[in-house]
Amino acid sequence: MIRAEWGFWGFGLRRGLESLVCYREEPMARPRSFDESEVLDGAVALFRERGYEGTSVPQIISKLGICRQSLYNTFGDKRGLYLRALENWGRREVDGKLALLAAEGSPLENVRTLVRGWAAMASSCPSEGCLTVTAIVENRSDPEAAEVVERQVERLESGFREALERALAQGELKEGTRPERIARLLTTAVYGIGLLARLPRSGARIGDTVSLLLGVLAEAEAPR
Amino acid sequence: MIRAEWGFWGFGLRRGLESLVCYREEPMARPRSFDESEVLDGAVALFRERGYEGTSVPQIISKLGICRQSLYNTFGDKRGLYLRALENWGRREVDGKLALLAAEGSPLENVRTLVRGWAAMASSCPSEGCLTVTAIVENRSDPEAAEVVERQVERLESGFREALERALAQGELKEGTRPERIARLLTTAVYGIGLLARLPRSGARIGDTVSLLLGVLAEAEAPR
DNA sequence: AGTGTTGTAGACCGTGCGATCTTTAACGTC
DNA sequence: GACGTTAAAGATCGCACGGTCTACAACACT
Repeated sequence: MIRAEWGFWGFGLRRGLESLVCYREEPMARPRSFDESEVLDGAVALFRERGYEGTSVPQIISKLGICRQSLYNTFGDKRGLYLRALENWGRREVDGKLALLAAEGSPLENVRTLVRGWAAMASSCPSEGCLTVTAIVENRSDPEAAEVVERQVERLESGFREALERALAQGELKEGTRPERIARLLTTAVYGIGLLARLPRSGARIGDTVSLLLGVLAEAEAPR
Repeated sequence: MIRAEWGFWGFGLRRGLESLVCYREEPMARPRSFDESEVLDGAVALFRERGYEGTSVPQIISKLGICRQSLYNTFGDKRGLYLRALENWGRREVDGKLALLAAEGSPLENVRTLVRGWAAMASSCPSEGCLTVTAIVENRSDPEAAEVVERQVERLESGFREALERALAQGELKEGTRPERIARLLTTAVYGIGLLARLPRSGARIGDTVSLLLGVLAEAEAPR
């Protein structure tokens, strides 16, 4: 108990001084031979392909080239690596979608492009799936992981909503249209697409889904 | 090789005679002390709650009361039990939906009822989830399991389509409406609902999704 | 060069897994 | 009641898992 507190304060003091005086009293140690974000990207690829339980630590070691102890030093444990990878994936993935939605030109057209592109992406390589979908199913009993995922889903939904609000403001949508409701339908539907794309014969299902979603948008579109 | 063929023919011959003369030459053996379909139901409950990887054989043994060797004798192995449970679940679950869709009265109203009920069910107990959704994610690399699941999804989609075709024939839907396309949208959307219902704050998302799906149906409805 | 610190390499540990093997119990037939 | 067959019970097996420990290498500072 006492020792733990000493350790804690000692650590805190030293680190505090370091950052204050911008001077390291200790000698420099051996630098890392791996790039943290490269490892995270590799981990994302593995977890996408095999899921959390299906990916073993030895597999991670050999595929990513990082040695075991470094993994544990850097990420704590397998779950820590997974949460970091999940967050990384979610952020980058959703950032891309949001950028697309916020692109210049017609916001409504951007929404259409995203829906179409999402379906095309999901259908084209069903073997790799959206890690978010996998995480929702695999981590139902892990509130922390669920929170990470929920946050990304909400960001996507907000992106849809804001694009539709802009469309409404620019007169692309009929007055009285409620952007947040359409945004929620689209969010649910695209994740449904991401899920069903993993089944063998879902091409027609996804194609018609997209085309009816575009129909909903057309229905809300202001007459020109 | 020779022995194997002897065994095979011997077996076939004996069984063939048995069923012909309706008389067992061998003495009767100890009867089973468990009900196979009860075990399957219990297995479904476990796999729904914890997934395939997350459910261990010892857990199955203790929760279902079946002894280990009986499990292996009856179902081959853990995967065999899982596939049987998955098929059982899918059949019964989808049968229920199809019965609802085929119920007397307005087919269109039946479709609405199913969509509303699905969302209510998914939202009310997110801790137990649809086993089909779990299976799609967990068994991406298992063609056999994927086939079982795809078949159930197709049955649901066909149920939607047939109900909508009846609605069209009865004049509930505008002429020119294409039932199979709406059926596919609904299928994708309800599985999207089943997926996102597992996230903590998805109530509004699901509610609005349902209401816009009903809007799509209303749009296709014939004026009265 | 010597020293302290951290990364790297991989042997090692306990645990829990899925699956099998052995023994005993329960039944119909002779 | 002895026999053949099959189910039940549970000890046991080999294995792969996640995680730790120990020895060594690589660097910055004195």
